[in-house]
Amino acid sequence: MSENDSSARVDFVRTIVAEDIKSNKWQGRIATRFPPEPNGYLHIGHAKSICLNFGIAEEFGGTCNLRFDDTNPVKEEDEYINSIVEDVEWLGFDWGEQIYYASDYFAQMYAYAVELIKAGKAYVCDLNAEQMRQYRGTLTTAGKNSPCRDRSIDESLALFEKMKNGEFADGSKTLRAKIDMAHPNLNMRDAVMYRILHAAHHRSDDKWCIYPTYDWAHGLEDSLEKITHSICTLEFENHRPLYDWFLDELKIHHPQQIEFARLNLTYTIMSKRKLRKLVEGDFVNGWDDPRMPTICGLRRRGYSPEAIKNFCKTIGVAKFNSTIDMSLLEHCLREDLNKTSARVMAVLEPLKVVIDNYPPDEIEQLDAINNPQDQTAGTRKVPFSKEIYIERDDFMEEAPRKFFRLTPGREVRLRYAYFITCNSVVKDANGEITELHCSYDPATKGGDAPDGRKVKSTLHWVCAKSAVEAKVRLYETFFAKENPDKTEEGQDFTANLNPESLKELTGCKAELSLADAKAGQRFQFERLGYFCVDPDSSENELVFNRTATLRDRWKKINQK
RNA sequence: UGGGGAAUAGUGUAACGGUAGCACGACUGACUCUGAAUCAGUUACUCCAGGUUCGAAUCCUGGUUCCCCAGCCA
Repeated sequence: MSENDSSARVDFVRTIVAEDIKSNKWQGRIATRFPPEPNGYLHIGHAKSICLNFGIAEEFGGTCNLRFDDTNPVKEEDEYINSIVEDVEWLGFDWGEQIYYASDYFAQMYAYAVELIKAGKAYVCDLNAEQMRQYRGTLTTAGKNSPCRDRSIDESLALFEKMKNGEFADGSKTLRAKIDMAHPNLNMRDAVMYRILHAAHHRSDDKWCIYPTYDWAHGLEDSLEKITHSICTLEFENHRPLYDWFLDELKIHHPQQIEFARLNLTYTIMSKRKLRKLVEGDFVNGWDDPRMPTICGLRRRGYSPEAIKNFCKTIGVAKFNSTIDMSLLEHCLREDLNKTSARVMAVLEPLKVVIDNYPPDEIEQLDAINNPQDQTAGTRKVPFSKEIYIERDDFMEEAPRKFFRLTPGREVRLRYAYFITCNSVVKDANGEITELHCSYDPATKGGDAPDGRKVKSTLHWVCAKSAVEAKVRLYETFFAKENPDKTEEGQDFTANLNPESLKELTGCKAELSLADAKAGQRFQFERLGYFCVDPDSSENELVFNRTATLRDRWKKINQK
């Protein structure tokens, strides 16, 4: 099994976890967490973190909490909570009995803050945001102490209580840790622990008008949940000394924080802020637009959870700031879809073919294999008759040398049906080909010639009489540039949108068996790619999203 | 010009003082009732300069480049 080689080399996070188990560091206990802020939708970058945290819990017999880091009421909404829960569930992870919320700890956090004030380690500060910036100093120069820094413990205590009671305006006061305004790490220059925000919280409503900052809250959340390994992204490395300071001052459970590099993908942006701009600026049709790297976008596009999880496993975890090639994601996608998708025939750009020597009223039911990669998938019947559609691309009146498909005088195979030969071409007034006339060889029924003669290619087709009408959305990379953030002066990433990212085809023809396909169902359209039924589908019209094309060697040859 | 991190084929990722491996990509070829899949093969890598060592991607010294930090965002 591949179990051996995959467990033989593990990423540096799992190495640490394994060592901690061996040394009995946490009495053999492993507890991780995935702590999103509910201020946006999850994307493939979050999937990396989800797979890491939940994956470690699964592999080492530990637990992984799903916790909403809801410390900023002005940005957070239930809509995001619901989508996040749905996405984590869809990916197939188990967070146990309950969902955790940072807001459930507000009272405890407040008590901890009082404790620090009493210990002389925190003080209420009257500086406003602008003043605080000036007092903070710069990267290369030390900051200055706040004039409130030496305020008495009792005064801070009283003021802090008044802050909590809503007696002060937003932004007029803060609670700050008393650390060191000359510290080379700016995070340690008397970090803000509480800010005044008269805003309704999505869960605690208006119970609180002071809210903990992330820096103050996050380590406490992990501590309260007895997390052993707080896995987060690189940008929090600078904050670790601050979390350490809080936890050590309070003398409470102190998880080990481990930082890893977040995921970057070519032709993709991953910033929540920018994704929101795409949604709010109507550059896309919502968070679940199939061009979005969001989990719900990928789901609608036709990605499977397995493909995403496999991708996350393949890319590994490290501290190097890397950008993964989109082709690797597509590889993982195709790898899974190839194994699992039912094959079906559909014609995107139909060209009518009349089989002159086929009986006019005959309809045959031919056997087709549902999935050559999966014997248990069985077979189905596809109807065949005198008039069929083939793909426009599969015919060329004047074919180049490497073109194996249909051309006047050449015989090709219709998949699972017959060998046909093209006899004549019908054109309209503009010279546009409207119809082909072919003849078939009845002896080749099913697709094999009894005389053993070979044919250069096999075409997919759809019986005209029974064809199901469909609309198909073809997607390409959403951005035209590998790095969408690389722009000319004065432009932003939206300047790099790929104008070809969505092309909608109407009048596509699908085989009869697709008539009752349901939203979310995935198929392989033979020779074309993987497609997924979009929720926009209705009684009388199917809508498909192209998840990915099949690899296409002809396209490459043709491009040369 | 402070502090914190990181550098291995085109892209990622292993090797933890002892043969630089794997995946993706690209390129050949075989096979094929999907120009798919599959199979076989080719390609190409230790940031630089010194040092230690029988032996260095790995240890030491110095340098280079990249990323993060001056929100009452997370």
